[in-house]
Amino acid sequence: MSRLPRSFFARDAVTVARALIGARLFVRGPDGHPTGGIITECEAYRQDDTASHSHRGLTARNAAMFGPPGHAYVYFIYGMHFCLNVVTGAPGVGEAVLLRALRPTHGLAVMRARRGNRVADASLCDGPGKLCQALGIDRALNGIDLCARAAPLRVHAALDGLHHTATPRIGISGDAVARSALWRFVATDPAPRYDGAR
DNA sequence: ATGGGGATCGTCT
DNA sequence: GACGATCCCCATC
Repeated sequence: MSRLPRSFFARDAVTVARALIGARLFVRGPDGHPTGGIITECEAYRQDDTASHSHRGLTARNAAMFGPPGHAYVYFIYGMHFCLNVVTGAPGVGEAVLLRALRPTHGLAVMRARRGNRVADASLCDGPGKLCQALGIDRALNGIDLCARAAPLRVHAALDGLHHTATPRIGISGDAVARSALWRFVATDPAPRYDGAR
């Protein structure tokens, strides 16, 4: 039940991303329905990282990335999807961790209803856009403080013993350093289906 | 199992 | 005016 403190997020994005594997994300949706799951895949985006939205400096869209750690950065992409990040590091730096996949544990029926009843349970949250759709996350949550008392978004401490691997990040553009950096973290235990390509 | 294309629009050049 | 930290469907192998 231990909510992660702001100090957890006030470290570099790679360290936070690695530590978030196995952590539990809980969301109270706009309709009031609670959902949640175990974080099984995430990616770090850093200062001076040509793949990061923060790379070209502060804009209206990425402002939350330059705010205090422990806040959400939610952005709209491809005209139809949302992606959820947690801001890390220090205010003004511009680092975040993109949450890419969960193993659903709470509110499965609500997730199915939001995602379409055809989708398999294993596919409810196995992608950054799917995760937001299943959890009811949209731009209304951009900038909110995950450490605030009554936050609709909360992250709790990681379960022990969940192993992970590091790989290059998915779908990015940027220089050779950005493309080769092993800043995507994927849980490998005990669910092999989450460890591979998609 | 793998690959290509369409949907759809906010953001930045 | 181009393109994106994506997803889904359909075609083909």
